[in-house]
Amino acid sequence: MNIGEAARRSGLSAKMIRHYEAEGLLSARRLPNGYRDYAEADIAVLRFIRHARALAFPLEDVRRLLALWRDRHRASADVRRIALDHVAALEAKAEAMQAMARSLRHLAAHCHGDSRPDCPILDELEKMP
Amino acid sequence: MNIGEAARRSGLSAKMIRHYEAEGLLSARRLPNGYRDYAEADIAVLRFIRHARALAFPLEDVRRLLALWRDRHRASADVRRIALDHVAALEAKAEAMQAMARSLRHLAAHCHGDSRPDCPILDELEKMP
DNA sequence: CTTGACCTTCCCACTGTAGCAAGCCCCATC
DNA sequence: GATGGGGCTTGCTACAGTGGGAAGGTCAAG
Repeated sequence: MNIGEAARRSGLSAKMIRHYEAEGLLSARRLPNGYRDYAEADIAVLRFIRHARALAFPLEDVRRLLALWRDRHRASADVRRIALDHVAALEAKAEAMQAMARSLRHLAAHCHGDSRPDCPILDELEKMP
Repeated sequence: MNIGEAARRSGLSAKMIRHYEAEGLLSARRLPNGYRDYAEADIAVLRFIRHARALAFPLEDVRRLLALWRDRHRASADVRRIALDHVAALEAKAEAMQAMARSLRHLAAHCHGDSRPDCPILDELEKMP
């Protein structure tokens, strides 16, 4: 199966499939003409990668999750730890963003938002600690 | 004032000050020896930039906010729109991250997390839509 | 044989920050 | 006057992840 069809079947772009290969997440057989050749099992791997990326796992985590996925003797504890560490990172970032959003919303609420120049948002950016 | 002291006074790194200058956010006088020379007003600009970046405004927004800040005839509505658009972007990203965190937490809650290989997290990554 | 769709590799862009290197400048100390 | 250390200059590299595109090989249909 060509990379184009593998892309269609997996939901990834051909570009990204090549990138993930270069990053060592998978390897592809090559036909005599140099084209990459994908089997069903490869599609499953590619879909796994897409799903992990959809949950914002960094490529390094995806690499580890793939290794565990392929290892029949894995300990589910290892998978769980990767996932929960990632959850903590996600929640920390999300909370930081929402704190920023809250304080900006608060400032914007006190901004006239008309043609006058006075604006507590600019005041705050000027004076913030 | 040297860039080193400007960095200390503004809370930015000298590296970043040069970068923001290259990005056109500010310009610095030059001494005959080629050194950048900063005045008090420049420190205020640098602090403004730092505060805006602390609220995760992208550099493009910082550029616009700086232009409005410098414009005595600005309309506060323009500032408010930039801020609220950014708030919306922040909240959208934060919500997306928390949705990911929620679903991963849910999966992790059903994972034994011991030495057995069975793991709903991997199952989900394999089967996700 | 030509056309068009596919494939290959390689380079560049983005965002924002940091590190390193070569070379110049200034000041203090000897 | 020379030397050393710290600051300054520029420019390259890298990160993570994705997209764009160029230049070229390959294959099938017409």
